[in-house]
Amino acid sequence: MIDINLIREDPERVRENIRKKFQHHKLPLVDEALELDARRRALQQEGDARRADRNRLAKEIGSLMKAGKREEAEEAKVRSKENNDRIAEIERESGEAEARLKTVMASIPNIIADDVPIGKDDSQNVQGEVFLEAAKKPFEVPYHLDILESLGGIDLDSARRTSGNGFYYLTGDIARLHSAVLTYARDFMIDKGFTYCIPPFMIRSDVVSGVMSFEEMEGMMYKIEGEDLYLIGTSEHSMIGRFMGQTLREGELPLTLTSYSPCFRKEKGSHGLEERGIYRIHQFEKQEMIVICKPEESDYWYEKMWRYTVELFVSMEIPVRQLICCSGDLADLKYKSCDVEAWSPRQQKYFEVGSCSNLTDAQARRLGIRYKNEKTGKNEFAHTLNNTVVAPPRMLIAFLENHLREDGSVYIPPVLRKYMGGKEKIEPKK
RNA sequence: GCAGAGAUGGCGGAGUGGUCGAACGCGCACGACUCGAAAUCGUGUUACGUAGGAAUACGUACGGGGGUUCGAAUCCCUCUCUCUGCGCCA
Repeated sequence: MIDINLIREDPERVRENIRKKFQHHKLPLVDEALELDARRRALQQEGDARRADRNRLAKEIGSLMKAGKREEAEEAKVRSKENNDRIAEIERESGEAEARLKTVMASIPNIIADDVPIGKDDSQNVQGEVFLEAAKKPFEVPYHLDILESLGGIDLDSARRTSGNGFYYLTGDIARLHSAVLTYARDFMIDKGFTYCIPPFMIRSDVVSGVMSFEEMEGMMYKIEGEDLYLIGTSEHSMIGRFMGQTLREGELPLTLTSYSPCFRKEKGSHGLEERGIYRIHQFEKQEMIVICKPEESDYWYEKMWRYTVELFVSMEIPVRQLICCSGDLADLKYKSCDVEAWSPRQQKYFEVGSCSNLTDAQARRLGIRYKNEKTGKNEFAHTLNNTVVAPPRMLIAFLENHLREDGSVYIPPVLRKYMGGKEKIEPKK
């Protein structure tokens, strides 16, 4: 959600931004927002004046009653009632205008960064930096599920019986590797100065509707029956929800947090679940990083954050690249975003393992996350950023494909060994 | 889960239908005093919205939502949370 003042002062800039994102159908929204804003303000002015009258009349009635002038008081009551009828009318009208304005403002995309490549959709995303050599294996790399099965690390049949498609049992060394990666990632982020946090895995509906749109909610969130609670789709939901409506002290910023949580997703609107595999599933675990900072620092943190993910993968000897999101592929709330992609030796291409976004003040404005600017003494909206540290099921695919050896064993890089009881490899099951 | 008590500014805490954005205290900011500080004294100090260049004015907000009333921090309904006791549980 952008600042309405920006539309008032420079509507052309907002329109240009919409064009850059190839959302031409949204261009009329700018004028609609201006109209609604003007109407809402006019209504507020009349409403305020009427309310001032109401307050004045109420006081008058009070003193008349005290003075025993009953008739005059009754007369004033009638006038006050008429006034109140008009107030109710204004409130209805301005409520409508307000609600529509909110919808319109929510659909107008955040202003994107100057250096975001212009492009229509994800096919026009741009490769950024590349880390480690994306090598070919001298043997054929099987599908990740086949590797998992050969290692005795997965049981999908049972999961389908107990929970349906989109769930898995991880077993033995693979389950251990899964936990090892999360634990290593947690320690990695703590070493970078982030504060570790385990958030609630369920949140109330008001928080859900704060952190996402209605469509997203329908497509992603599982609701708990009979309760006003939803399973989180990512810890970002409860981590950002934590600061809804809060005013932070400037000295507290930047808040650099890393959170662990299981993530639950319906995956309704997306490309669907894969029948074979663990690329897209209903339940997975994720280590996330969140930064809430002053506006002037968000560019700095964005760069730092995606590089942390890269550094983590490189330390596990997995080749990755940065893929810069083009304007058309950027969600409306985002100022700038990039994916970290891992190399798949089987497919001979990169695939997404994490996503880093700078939302500037768009999310903070929507959720009322402010901080007190010590210099100006004013409360201003903070900037929020989020990034995946690592989401193990998906990273496991990259891990297995890259570290598989010709003899069927899987190499464990040194950084993970202390979390794996010193093991240097996982052997195939006989 | 049941019963009772409660939720007021950055904090503590008054206030049970009008004169309450809210006493008083703490904190904080500025000033005086001081070589400097402490103490003391004085002044100021909620947020959001609208109008205005600004000073300021008006409106809204006393956990959230709804209601009664000319008028609600105060009365009613409802939700959430906290505390105490009982129950239950890892």
